[in-house]
Amino acid sequence: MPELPEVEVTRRGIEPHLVGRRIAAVAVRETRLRRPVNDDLAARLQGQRIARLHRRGKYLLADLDRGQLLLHLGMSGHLRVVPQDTLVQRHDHVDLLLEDGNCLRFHDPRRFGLLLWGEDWTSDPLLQGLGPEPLGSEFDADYLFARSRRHQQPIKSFLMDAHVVVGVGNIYANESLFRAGIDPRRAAGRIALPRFRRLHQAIVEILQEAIIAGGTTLRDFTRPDGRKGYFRLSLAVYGREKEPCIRCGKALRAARIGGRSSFYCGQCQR
DNA sequence: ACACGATCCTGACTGC
DNA sequence: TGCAGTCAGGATCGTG
Repeated sequence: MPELPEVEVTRRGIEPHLVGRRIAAVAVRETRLRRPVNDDLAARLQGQRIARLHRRGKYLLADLDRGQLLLHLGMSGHLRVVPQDTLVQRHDHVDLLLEDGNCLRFHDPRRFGLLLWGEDWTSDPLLQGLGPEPLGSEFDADYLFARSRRHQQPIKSFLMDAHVVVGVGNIYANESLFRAGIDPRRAAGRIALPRFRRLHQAIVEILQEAIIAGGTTLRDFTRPDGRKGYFRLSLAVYGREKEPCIRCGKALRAARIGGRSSFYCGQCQR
């Protein structure tokens, strides 16, 4: 589910409910996530005030009086802020009960997500090797061009590598390459600088548009207030195999690239 | 160093 | 209707 726009929409949605508040209690119903939840999570979090909530790639980091809470939504996770007496559903794994009667509820059917307390995650291997933020100033066409030289990997797989740039997952890689007119199978190292300018611009635009639309809901994703994300309505290629290309009308194609389903126009993307 | 496939897990959907 | 097979928004690990 969640790529950068969905995580950022989540961050913006929960931030006003969390920042400045104290965690009164914690309910852990399932510890088996991508890595097990701290066995002393409740003790670590109880009574702590949340000072700040930030995002690094697809990770969310909550700064506490002591330490940090690291969250990741995996493929199927979402976070919602609900009143504490809200009925618990299957796969509602963790609740952070806040002093105001609300609760932050972590839901993740496939359990590829993370919810971990630590002293400081910024120097942890999980975050250390990450590439630049796609909406930050270090990310530009020159960076992509330099970073991609001699890479034989398909440009789509290259874009989805968090060591290259964070936050661009399968949907937005497909959409960005369509907008930039680049064949997703093309070797990253064989793309010239001017085309990387178009690609960079496409990535930035699409991520920004998706954030404004509230992200993309395919099935699992919901915003913290329970609403869906509406960028799905703006998808030009993702999930549209055999439908006409919005630019040239030719039937869109599907392919498997790096083990991930990919969609493109054989006419417009070279 | 790099590129690829398998893997973790549940649920939804397809086709027989 | 039931059941097996396939696929899914991510990230890591082992292999060649």
